[in-house]
Amino acid sequence: MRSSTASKRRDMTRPTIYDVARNAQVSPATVSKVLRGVTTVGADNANRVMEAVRDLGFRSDPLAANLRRNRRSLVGLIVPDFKNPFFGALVAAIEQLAEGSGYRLVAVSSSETEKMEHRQIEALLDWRVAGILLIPSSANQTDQTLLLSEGTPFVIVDRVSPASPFDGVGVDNAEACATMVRHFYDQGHRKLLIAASLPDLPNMKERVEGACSAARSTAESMETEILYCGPDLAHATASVAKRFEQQAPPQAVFALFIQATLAVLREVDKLGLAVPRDISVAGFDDFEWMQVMHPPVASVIQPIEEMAAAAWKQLLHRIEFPDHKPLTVQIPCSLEFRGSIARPRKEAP
Amino acid sequence: MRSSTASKRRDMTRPTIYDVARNAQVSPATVSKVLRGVTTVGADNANRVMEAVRDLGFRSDPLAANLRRNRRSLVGLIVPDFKNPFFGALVAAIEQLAEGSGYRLVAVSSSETEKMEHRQIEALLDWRVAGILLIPSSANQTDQTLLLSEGTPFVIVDRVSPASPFDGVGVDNAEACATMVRHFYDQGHRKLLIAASLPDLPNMKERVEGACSAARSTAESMETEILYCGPDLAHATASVAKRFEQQAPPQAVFALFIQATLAVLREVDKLGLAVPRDISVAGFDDFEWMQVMHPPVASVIQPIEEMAAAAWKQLLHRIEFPDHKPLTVQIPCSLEFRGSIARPRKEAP
DNA sequence: TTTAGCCGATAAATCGATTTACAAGTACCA
DNA sequence: TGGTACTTGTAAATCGATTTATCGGCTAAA
Repeated sequence: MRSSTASKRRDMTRPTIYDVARNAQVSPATVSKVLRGVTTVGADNANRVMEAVRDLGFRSDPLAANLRRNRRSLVGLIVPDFKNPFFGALVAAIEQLAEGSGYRLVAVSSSETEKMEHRQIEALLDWRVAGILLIPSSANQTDQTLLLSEGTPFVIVDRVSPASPFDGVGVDNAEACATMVRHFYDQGHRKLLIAASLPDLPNMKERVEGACSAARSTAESMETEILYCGPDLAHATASVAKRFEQQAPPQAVFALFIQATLAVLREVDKLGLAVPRDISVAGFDDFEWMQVMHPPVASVIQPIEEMAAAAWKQLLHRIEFPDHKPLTVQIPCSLEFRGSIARPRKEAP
Repeated sequence: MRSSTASKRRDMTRPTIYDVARNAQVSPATVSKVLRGVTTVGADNANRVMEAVRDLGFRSDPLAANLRRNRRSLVGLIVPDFKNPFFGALVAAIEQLAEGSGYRLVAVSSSETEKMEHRQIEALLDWRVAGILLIPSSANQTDQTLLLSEGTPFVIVDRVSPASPFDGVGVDNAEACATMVRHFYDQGHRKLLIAASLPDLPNMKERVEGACSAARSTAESMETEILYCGPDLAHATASVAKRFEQQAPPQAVFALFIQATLAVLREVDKLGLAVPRDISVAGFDDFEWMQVMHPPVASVIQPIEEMAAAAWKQLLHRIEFPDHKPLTVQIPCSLEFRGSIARPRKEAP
């Protein structure tokens, strides 16, 4: 069956629970009990087992254990893009939480496409993961329905609408955007260009609506113009460039996602305009470079750690109580009003 | 044993290979053969199996399969920090390659600490992964020795010295830095501050040495000053601030890692200096924001896709030929000389 | 003294796939 | 006709842990 040398695996194969059992003169079942902290085992035997474990350098194989107990210690996390530090920070935070509760996180990416998202979900389901945290790549809920029908616990993160029929954790996009718009208003702006990504993404929708509704309810009227520029930097740059070409650039822009912020700054620069003298700019998310810009870029800051904590808590809850009714939580954002927003020049451009 | 309803798992449990076998009126062994594409099976039976697989929506459980064949389809990737888009891009690229060759990537982070790195490696070894790609958190090679003694195939990525006794994939840091230094020289700079992270990291050492040796071999003499500022933005900012306080800021800075670049730009700004009028700056790695700065930041660009491809190829090779002798490959970088480097002002500051 | 109950320990079944060893059937050749 | 070789297909062993059913020994209750 297996080499009976008690020597520290000179055969390049890790010791099994049977090796430990033989070494400690007990049965494999007893070893298993000791390892899992079951108390119905004599002190004498327990000691011998622990000693054998140390001697042999035994470490349990999670594969075999998971298979037998029919409960996986893996959880999946699907992010749209590893290159975005916002998602990176989310991965890091969730990884820590998972580790802390005895799970192993498998972070995978959907590359912002539905097709990859679907494939990743199927792969994770194949592994029978204990749960999935999903940042959807689109508004399409097919995958979420699939997850529900498979009975795998899951929580939608970040790109979630408050009215979602599934578990979800997001931020209060509407309120955050409204506050930012009021700041533009207070600085004297009466026209605002809003650069969004895709109209369907739930969080994007919330941001746009929050911004527009705030603009509608100001004392003096405030005009908003919405520009939907694709999902990535290339699309965003193209859209912004086209808009700046066709009409006069606005005096204020609120970019609702990072690529739009970059695109706007780039195109503003190309036209030889200066922030905030000619144009005021606000962005979304807090990246380190925003503070080294001249001037630093005002931005809505999503509380990443809190989102991770809430999402993790909710996933654990769903794993424990599969039948409780779904819940969507919203976490408030904070805002940084930095130098990139200033009073507009009086004269028309 | 298992419910014999042929209905599409209304019992919330996924069908096994036995269900398929029963459904197709063959033995489980035959099903296994069909699924793995073994040809010694009659067309008739094969068809019935495939039909049953479709009917039941059967998908093989990799856990059980891996356990039996004693060969894992998981590979681990340990990065120091998910928040760094450079590593993010590396993760994304490697994930794609892994997927393409039938492996599943488990990306985990060491948070730039040896302790976490060690824990992550132990966890991956517990899962008996097929291989590990490691971006070390320090110059300490304990973990690499451990991996070697465990016999798990592994490749060191990015932070690797050309003289490494293990498999490794990195870039030609020395040459890239030398070229950048010569560019400073050509622009008329004769004094250069070099902002590195930690003296021990192999790639950092190479960068510093490449830069210094280039400075030594210029026609007119060029003076270099090396500033080691910790591993993260906080440390870097503190170090740079202190240096700028104690002596007059230099007219040229070469930041050898991203946090130093940010720190330098921030402190330059605080002192009211302008880039490149008062001070020329070059950085490392290509981040999107670098092109929206005024002026855009010159930088050494590491070829992420090529690194990923080389590392992946080498890992596969090591898995297939465990006894070939280790190899370290170096990939050349490209450089972007952008507006942040200009001729220094004539007068002394 | 007998019976019931508990404790510590173990043999054997189990998770879901793969692999091995072998049996039955067929073809080919001397 | 008998023997070798080749094809298909299956029963059973296997991977490494966990869980279940059971057993011997000992104590407390009847």
